[in-house]
Amino acid sequence: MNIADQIYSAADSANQDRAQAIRDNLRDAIVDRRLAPGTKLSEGEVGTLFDVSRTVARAALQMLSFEGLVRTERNRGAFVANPSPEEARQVFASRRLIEPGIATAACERVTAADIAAFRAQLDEEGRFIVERGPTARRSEIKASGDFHLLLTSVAGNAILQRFMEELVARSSLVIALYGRSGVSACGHSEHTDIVGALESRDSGLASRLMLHHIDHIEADLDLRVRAGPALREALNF
Amino acid sequence: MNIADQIYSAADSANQDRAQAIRDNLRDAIVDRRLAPGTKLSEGEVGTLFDVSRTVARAALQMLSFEGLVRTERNRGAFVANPSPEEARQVFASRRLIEPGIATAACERVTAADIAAFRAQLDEEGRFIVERGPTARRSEIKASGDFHLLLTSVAGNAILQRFMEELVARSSLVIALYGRSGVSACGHSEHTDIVGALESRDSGLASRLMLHHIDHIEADLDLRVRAGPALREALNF
DNA sequence: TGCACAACAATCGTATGCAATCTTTTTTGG
DNA sequence: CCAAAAAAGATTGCATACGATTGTTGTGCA
Repeated sequence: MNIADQIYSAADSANQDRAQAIRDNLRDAIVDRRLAPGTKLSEGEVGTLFDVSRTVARAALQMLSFEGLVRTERNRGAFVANPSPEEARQVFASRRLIEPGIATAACERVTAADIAAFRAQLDEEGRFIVERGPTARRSEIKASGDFHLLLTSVAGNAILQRFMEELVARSSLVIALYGRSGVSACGHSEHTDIVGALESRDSGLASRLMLHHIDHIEADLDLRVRAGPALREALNF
Repeated sequence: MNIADQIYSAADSANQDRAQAIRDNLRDAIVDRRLAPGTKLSEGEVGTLFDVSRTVARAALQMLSFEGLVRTERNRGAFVANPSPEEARQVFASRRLIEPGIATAACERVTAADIAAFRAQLDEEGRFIVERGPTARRSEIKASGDFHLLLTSVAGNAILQRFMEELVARSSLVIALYGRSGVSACGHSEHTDIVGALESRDSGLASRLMLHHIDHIEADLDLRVRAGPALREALNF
């Protein structure tokens, strides 16, 4: 469980706030499933791994707790979130509510430079789809999320940006937990279609495509409360 | 500037997390404009007022910083947020994006008990409108925000609830800063109309009414960048 | 053998101390 | 008298220390 692989890649970029750097590192690790849901993140351990005191480790965990990526229990510690099916539904309900509007807003502000950035992002996604193996799958989930964040950044609203960052991160957790098949096999083509709608500035189409896209992602989840997981959860942990 | 008036009203309800209690207290104070935008909130001072150490005061301020209610500057301290016109626009753009959908969702889940709660809330609002004076105006803004939070709670999505709590709090700040007239003079009747739409479960109407309502609130703001504030900001601070 | 209880270990919650940084005031040179 | 440098003061950033709480292990008794 070596979390602190790329400490310094983040540390030198953030000479301002170390807690934030640790937060970003942990978030990436959680979203990439290098840290499994339910994993305990004790303040002391995190502090040791990142070579800081418990104070700053605690601050980082508190941030992640706000984002819903870790759950903290009083006097017990912090654990990587293990979203319930109900939570998963709420995450996607929120995205259905917000993202079509973001697509609409993005349509009105998109520039040629943005389109170029989208093309690059789509290429990146495509690379991971042809590859196989768990590593590629993780990168695929991450790249898919990055697409949505890129779209949000085009909309140019810092508040929505933060909301979407949280939703995308939590979605990645949910997909990793409940995902059935290769999500983005169809997702990639849908992303391409959305970029097409953006390019022609057809906000109605972009909005509709986005809604369907989210529906497809959620449809790929298996959110039934199975006897298996409940039992496994009760015994295995 | 006596913040700690009602410490214990919050403290005994929250023997679990003192930082959260302080956060709630400060948030109320900010939203009610008992703490003016720009006011410095030093860790030491907050800690002394609430009779806790700087550690927990710091945690409370960090939470408020996440919510966008205070702005923190490194090695300088925390200040009550002073949202710029651009920020104000983003707050309301976000609400326009989210709240119509919340109204729709609420329509599908509203119960008779909810309707009764709405009636009580509307009465509460009405009480403050007939009163005059700054205290009543504050209570009016707060009650108006509470209506939107009540509606969100009916929608039954914890994530959206948190988003809306942030947006409503920031809106209150914005209204207090840039509001022109009595916002809720018309706002109250619009709230009443929305409850009516809920009661008849007309989700399309509820959604439209909500959108217009937000537009009206924003239309009452004066978001022009006046020479005054910019100059005052540059010199006075 | 099985259960209750007590001691132990691990971890968190919080207070406090020190160094770094920023702001303000004082001093000094022109 | 003014400007610039230097020192003082205030406040944050961070680490560490100590008491409190929780979960676990071991022991005695039925």
